[in-house]
Amino acid sequence: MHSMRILYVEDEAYLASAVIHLLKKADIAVDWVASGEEGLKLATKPGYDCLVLDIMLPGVSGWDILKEVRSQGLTTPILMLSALAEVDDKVRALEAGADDYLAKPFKTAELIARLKALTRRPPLQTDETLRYADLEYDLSNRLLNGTPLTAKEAELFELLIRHPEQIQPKAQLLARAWGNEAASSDNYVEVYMSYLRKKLEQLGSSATIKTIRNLGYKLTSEKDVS
Amino acid sequence: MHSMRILYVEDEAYLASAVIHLLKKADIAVDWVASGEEGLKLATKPGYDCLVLDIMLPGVSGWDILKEVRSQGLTTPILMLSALAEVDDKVRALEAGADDYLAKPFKTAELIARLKALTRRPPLQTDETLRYADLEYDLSNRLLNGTPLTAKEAELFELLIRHPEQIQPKAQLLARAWGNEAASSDNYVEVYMSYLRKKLEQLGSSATIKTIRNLGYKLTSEKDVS
DNA sequence: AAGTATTTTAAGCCAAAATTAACATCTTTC
DNA sequence: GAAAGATGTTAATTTTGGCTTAAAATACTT
Repeated sequence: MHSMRILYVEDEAYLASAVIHLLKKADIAVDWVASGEEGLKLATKPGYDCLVLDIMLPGVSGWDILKEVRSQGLTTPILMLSALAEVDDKVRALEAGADDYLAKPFKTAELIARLKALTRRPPLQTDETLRYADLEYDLSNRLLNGTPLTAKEAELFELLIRHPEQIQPKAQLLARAWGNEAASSDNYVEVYMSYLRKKLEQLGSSATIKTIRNLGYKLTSEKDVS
Repeated sequence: MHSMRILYVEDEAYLASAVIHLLKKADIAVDWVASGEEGLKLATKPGYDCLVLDIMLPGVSGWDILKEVRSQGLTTPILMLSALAEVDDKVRALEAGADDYLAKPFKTAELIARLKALTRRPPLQTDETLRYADLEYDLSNRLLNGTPLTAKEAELFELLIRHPEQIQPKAQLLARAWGNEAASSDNYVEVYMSYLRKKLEQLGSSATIKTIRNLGYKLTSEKDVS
């Protein structure tokens, strides 16, 4: 279990030193820089578990850093700090790819708790297309190697290809595509697995959907072991 | 692209209906329940991308639901709602496994932005594997060094590998896999031990299942002492 | 409203797993 | 070392869960 390392971009030195003091006590290693320019340089370096960015900085702002980091496809969790507590600001930051937003003034205890909550989750998936083996699934157009999937097919297949080689319980597949409708039945899933297999076959893919009796289904490209 | 599906537990019907209306506009499917009891039942069902829990509920509270969900090892993102804006409350919720915390009153736009921020990261996965000697047993896929076990085989083998070198009474093995069925017989266990031994053999494992006459079976890697 | 695509339903079929039972083998005790 | 009881093995049978289809119902499009 490694302790957390964060980058903290904040121009108010007095605030920063107080915060850093408490973060260190909580076993969080902090690299602090006071300017957006320096922040930008460090933010894209690997090794940080989280970036904490003040929005209002002279010159390069926290906002700029956020956009640059995300435009490079990096998925480091980002928490934005700002004196602006307006909902609009929060929404804009979150939609631009920030993971959390904390308005100033804040208690460091809350910052620490939010940092921990952020870093216990795995990195972000930004790509609009999911790949596995020889498959390319275009999420927004619901195209699997070019052939279109229907809505239900897509719901189910997305779950499978997001977790290849992992069993998806039938109940979960059912819940995903049909919600908690009372009338839903296992046979729905079976029917659609049949459809999906047919499409995989027609594509000549090496990937197949395997049944694990009593558990569920998984997408795999392994050959059967005899 | 699948739309988000969330569970929303909130006892204030007026607030809930306003929020739900806006969430639906943002293409978020909402299952709403007004009581903690119902919430608890649904929260552990698969299929939700996020749980939104009001803390203050009569009877079972959002707090209780949070703890129950996490104690079951589920990793669904959870956002807590509360009229309490105290830092302590926030910290406690986040440390108990919540992913975000929003104080009431809030703007739905912020809720939506936070939901999106939470769900664009892929779910944590926790697949447990048990190890002993040269064996690796993948619980969720029921794979023993790659080869699949059937349901009954899995029940029995799990008990053995969880307590290696320890005798598992035949009666306990029987109870585990067949419950208290009147029709069950010792021969069931014997048959399945035979199957399991065959699979261990095929894997060329150094581990074997040893019989202790009149007592039961144990998984061991020790050589026979002659 | 017609025509098309998609989803739901239902039935028969197939394969895997569980059960049964007959018989073989091992262990203990005298 | 023979008998009795316990355990092991195997093949047949039964049961269960899953697959596949085609037709019926529903949802979309124009």
